[in-house]
Amino acid sequence: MSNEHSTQAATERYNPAVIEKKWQDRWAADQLYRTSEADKRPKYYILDFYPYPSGDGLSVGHCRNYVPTDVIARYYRMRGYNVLHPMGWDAFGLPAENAAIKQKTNPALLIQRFSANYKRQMSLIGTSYDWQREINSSQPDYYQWTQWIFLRLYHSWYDRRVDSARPIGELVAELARHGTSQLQLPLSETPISAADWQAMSAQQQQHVLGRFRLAYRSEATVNWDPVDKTVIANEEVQPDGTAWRSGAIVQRKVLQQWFFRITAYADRLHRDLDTVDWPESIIAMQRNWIGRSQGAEVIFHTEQGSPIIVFTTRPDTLWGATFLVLSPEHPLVAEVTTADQQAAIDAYIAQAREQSASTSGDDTEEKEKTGVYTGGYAMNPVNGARIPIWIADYVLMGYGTGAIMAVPAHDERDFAFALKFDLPIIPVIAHPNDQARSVLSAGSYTDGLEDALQQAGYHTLPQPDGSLLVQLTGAQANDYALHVQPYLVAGAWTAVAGAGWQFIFADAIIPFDSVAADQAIIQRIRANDPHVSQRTVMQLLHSIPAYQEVLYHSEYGVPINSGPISGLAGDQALDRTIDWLEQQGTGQRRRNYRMRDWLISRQRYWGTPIPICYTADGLEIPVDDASLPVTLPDVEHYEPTDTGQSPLALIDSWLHVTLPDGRKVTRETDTMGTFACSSWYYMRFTDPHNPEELAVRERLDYWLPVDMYVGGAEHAVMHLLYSRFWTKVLYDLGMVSFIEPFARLRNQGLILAGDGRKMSKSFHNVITPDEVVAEHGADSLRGYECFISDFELAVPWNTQGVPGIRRWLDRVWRITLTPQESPGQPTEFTERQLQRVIHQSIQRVERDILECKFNTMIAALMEFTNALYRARDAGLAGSAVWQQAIDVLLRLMAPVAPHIAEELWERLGQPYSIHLQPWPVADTELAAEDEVEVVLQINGKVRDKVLVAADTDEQTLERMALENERIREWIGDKTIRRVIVVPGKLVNVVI
RNA sequence: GGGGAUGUGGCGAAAUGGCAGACGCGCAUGCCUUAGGAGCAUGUGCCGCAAGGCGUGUGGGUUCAAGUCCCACCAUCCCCA
Repeated sequence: MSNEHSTQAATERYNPAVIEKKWQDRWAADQLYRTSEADKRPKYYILDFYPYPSGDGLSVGHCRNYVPTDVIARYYRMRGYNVLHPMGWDAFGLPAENAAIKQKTNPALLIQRFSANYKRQMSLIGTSYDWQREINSSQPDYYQWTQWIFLRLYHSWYDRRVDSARPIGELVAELARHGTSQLQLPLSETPISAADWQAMSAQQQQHVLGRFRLAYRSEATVNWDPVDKTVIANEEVQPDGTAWRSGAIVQRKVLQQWFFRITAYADRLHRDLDTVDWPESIIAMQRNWIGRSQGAEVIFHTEQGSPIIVFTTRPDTLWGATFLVLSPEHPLVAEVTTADQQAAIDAYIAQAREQSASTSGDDTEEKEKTGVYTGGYAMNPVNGARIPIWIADYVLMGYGTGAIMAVPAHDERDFAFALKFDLPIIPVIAHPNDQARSVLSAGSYTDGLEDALQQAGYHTLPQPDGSLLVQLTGAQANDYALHVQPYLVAGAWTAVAGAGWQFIFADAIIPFDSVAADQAIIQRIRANDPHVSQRTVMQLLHSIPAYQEVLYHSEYGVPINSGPISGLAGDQALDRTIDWLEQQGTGQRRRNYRMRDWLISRQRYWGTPIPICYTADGLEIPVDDASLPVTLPDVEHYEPTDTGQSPLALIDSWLHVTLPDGRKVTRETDTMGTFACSSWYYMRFTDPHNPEELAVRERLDYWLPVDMYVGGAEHAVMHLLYSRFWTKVLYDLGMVSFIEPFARLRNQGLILAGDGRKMSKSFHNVITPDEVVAEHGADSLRGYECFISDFELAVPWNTQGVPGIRRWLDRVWRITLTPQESPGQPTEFTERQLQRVIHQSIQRVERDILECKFNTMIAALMEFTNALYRARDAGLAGSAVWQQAIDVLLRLMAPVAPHIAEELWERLGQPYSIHLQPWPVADTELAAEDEVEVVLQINGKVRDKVLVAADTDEQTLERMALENERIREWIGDKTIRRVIVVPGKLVNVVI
C-alpha cells in the first residue's frame, strides 16, 4: 500500500482472530488462571450458577452471566486477591436422560460431549476459569459425596429445644428414657411414652423415627408427570397444573417417597435472609415461599371429649368462631358424626376422595364451596359456646392440623361458606375506619325522616329503588337509632352495619353482638314479614346490595363482642389471647409455614442413587459410608417404566445385595432429583478431587462462603433455598463454619432475541458466541455483553451493538500504537487535565465493577479513550503523562478485554502478563477538579453558567450570581426572596 | 386477589434531591479515500426565526429545586395463589 509507513508492525490493523488465539494458547500453557491453595492473601470466591450442558451449546444470552463474573474475577486478581473462579456441570437429570433415550446414547457420553462444547465456547470468549477444578455431578467421585450428605441427613433429627440438628442416636436414647414428653412437640403431634417406645417393634420404631429424621421415607400423594414418568416436586408444578419441564398435565399418585425435612429449618431460612446481600426481590420470593405465619394452636373439644387442634393466625378472632371445619380425612370425623348425618358424610367423603385422585392442579379458588354437617358439636374454649362441626374439602389434611376454626365475619372463605350453609356470622373485630351504613327501604318510614337526619348532620343518599342510604360512623350508631326510631312504621326495621352493629325496630333496638342476638333479630323480622326466608342476619343484610361491601373484612383492629379482650388495641389483643390460652391450657403459641418438605425421589435412571437398602420385612438399612458410592449400573436401556418404578428396579444384579451379616436386602431404586447435586457443589470446588472426604476442612474454611454468586432469577426459590438448607444442616453437624453459602447474589437479566422473544432453537433466533467471535472477536463480544444494558435488566440483543464496541477497541488500538497518525484539529487539553481523567477513570471503573454497573464501566473506558484523542490533538502524545494514561487505560481494560489489553501491553514492551499486574490506584487529589461550572438559576430554572474555582465559598458564589448580568436582567425590579447556594453546584435566586 | 420489577429521545440507556438525555447505536451533513460495512469533523428530545417555552407512563403532593421523595392511578413483565 502506498500510504504504509516504514514502521510496518505499528500500522498493522487490530485483528482479534490472530491475537485472541495466540494469547489463549499462551495463558493455557502457562496455567495463568490456576488457583493456588489457601495462602496469606485475602480470598475472593466468585461463582456462576453451574449449567446443565445441553446439546444446543451456549448462546450470547448465557454469556451475559459468564462475562461479567469473569470481569470481577480478573479485577480481584489484579487487586491481589487469591481468586477462586471455577466451573462445572449439573450433569444429572431429565434433559440428558431424555436426549440419551432419543439418541440411543449413554447419557454419560452425551454429557461429556455437551460439556466439552460448553468448555470450548467458554474458552473462546476468554473466560479465566481454573479448569483444574472442573466438576461433573454425574460422576461417582462427585455423587459419592451427595450420597454421603444424604446419609448425614438420614442420621440426623431436628431438636427444636436447641434449634439444631443432632445425631439420631441421641433421639433414640431420649425416647427410651422419656418418650416424647420433653421434646416440646406441637399439640397436633401424637405423643409417645417411654413405655410405648420400648414396646414397639423395630418397624414401629422406624416409623416413629421417620417423623424426626431430616431424610425420611413416607407415603405421599405426589405429582406424577406422565410424560417424564417420574414424580416431581410441588415447586416443579406450575399453577395451571402442568409440569415445569415436560408441560404435561400432572396427575396424583400415592407412593412411598423420600423427603428432606426442610420445614424444620423454615424459621432459620426465613430469619437468616437478613444476613445476606441479595436482590430484594429474591429475598421477598424466598420469604413468600416459606410463608411464615405467627399464631396459635387452639384446642376445641368435641362433645364426646376428644380434642380437635386447630391452627390459626388470628386467635384474636376466637370469639367469632361460630363453627369448625374438618378435612374429610380427619380422624375425628367418625366420632362426631351423628347417625342421621352418617349417610351424607359417607357420600361426601367418597366423593372428595375421588376428586382429589383425579383433580389435576388445584383451582380451589374457582370452585364452589361444598361441605356437609356432621351433626356434632364442639366447645369454643374462650366462651364455652356450642358450635357445629362440618367437613369440607377446602380444608386439607396435609396442611396445618387438618381442622380450622371458622370465623366467617373476618375470613373470606369462611364468610362464603357460612352464607351458603345458614351458619351464623358475628363480627368480632371493629373495622379500622369505623364507617357504617344504614338502609331504610321505601315505605318503612314516615315523612320527615330525611329532613330530621340531615338536620342532625347525617349524610343521606336516596337510592334509585326508593330506599334511603345513610352513611355514618359506628360511634354515631346509638344517636342515629334514637333519631330514626320515631319515624319507623310498625313492623319495619333498619340496621346499622359495618360498625356500631345494631337493628332498629319501632319498638326496640337490638345490638347485633352474639349468636343469640342473631337468632332473636332474624326471628323478629320473619315474624313481621313472612316473605323473609333468610336464616341469619348476615344473609338478610347480604341480600340488600347497599350493605354488601361493609359486611366482611379481614383487617386487624379492636376486638368487639369478645369478652375480656373487647376494646384492646389490635396488636395487644392477639398476644393477650395467646397468653390467656396458654394459661388455660387450651392452646399454645406456634409459628406455621406454608413451605412443605422437599420431595427428593425420582423414578428415573439418570440421578444419584439413594443409598438405602430394605430388608424383606421392611426395615431401612442405610449404606455404610465405607461402601459409598452406590454407583449406577451400566445398562442398555434407561427408559422409565409405566408402573411408577425406576428402571433400576428391573436390574436384578444391581437390585439384590447381601449384607456382611448375611442378610439379603434390596436397594432403593429411586434416584435423587438434581437439586440435591446442586445444593453443595459450591463446596466441592474448594477441593474438587478429594477421594477421602467432601473437602478438606481448612479449604472450606478458607474459601467459603461464596463472595459473589451470579445466575438467572429462575432459580430464585428452589436451588437457593435447598442450598441454604444443606448448608445449615452441615453447620449444625459441625462440618462447616458458615450459616449462609452465598454472601452476595446477583441475577443477570435475560437476553432476548432481536425480535423480542426468548432465544430458542424452535424460533430459529439464537445468536451464538461462536458467530459473534468469528466476526468481531471475543473482546468485542465481552464488551457488548457488559455494555448492552443494566446488568439485571432483560434486553433484546442488537446486532448493531457489537460493531460499536469493535470501533472503540479499534480506537484504543490506534491511539496506543500510532498516536501520531491522522490527528484531528488541534484543541486545548493540558497535562493536568489528562492526569485528572486518568484518576477519575480509575475511580469510575472500579466503583462500577464493585456495583455490577458494567454498562457504565464501558462508558467510562470509552470516555477515557475519547479524552486520549483530544490529548493527542493537543500535542500531548509521547509525554510522560501520556505514557501513564496508556498504561492505566490498558490495565483498566484488562478485565473486560483481556486479549487486546495483553497484546498492546506486549507491543509497548511491558513485561508479561498484564493480568499479573497490579490494579492502578486512584489519587483523590489528582482526580479532583480545580474548576467547576456553577449553574445560576432563577426560581429553579437555569439562566446562566459560570466557571469558578472548585473551592469558591458560598458568599462569593452568591455575590457572583447577584452581580451576573443575565441574572440581574431576570430579577429586574422584583424582590429577592431567598438565595440558595450549593457550593460547587449552583446558585438559585428565588424571586 | 397477594407480592415484586419496570416505564426517560428513533433504539440500548445515564443521572448522591441540584444543568435530564452521559456513553453507544442509528440517522443527517461535510471532509478524506481508487474504494468503504474504514477513518475524521459537525449535528441530532419536542415547539419556535428568535427570545423563550415544553419535556422522564398519568394525576396530585412535599421542596428554593423532583426522573429521583410521598400519595393515588395506568400499562407491561415476573413470581405466588
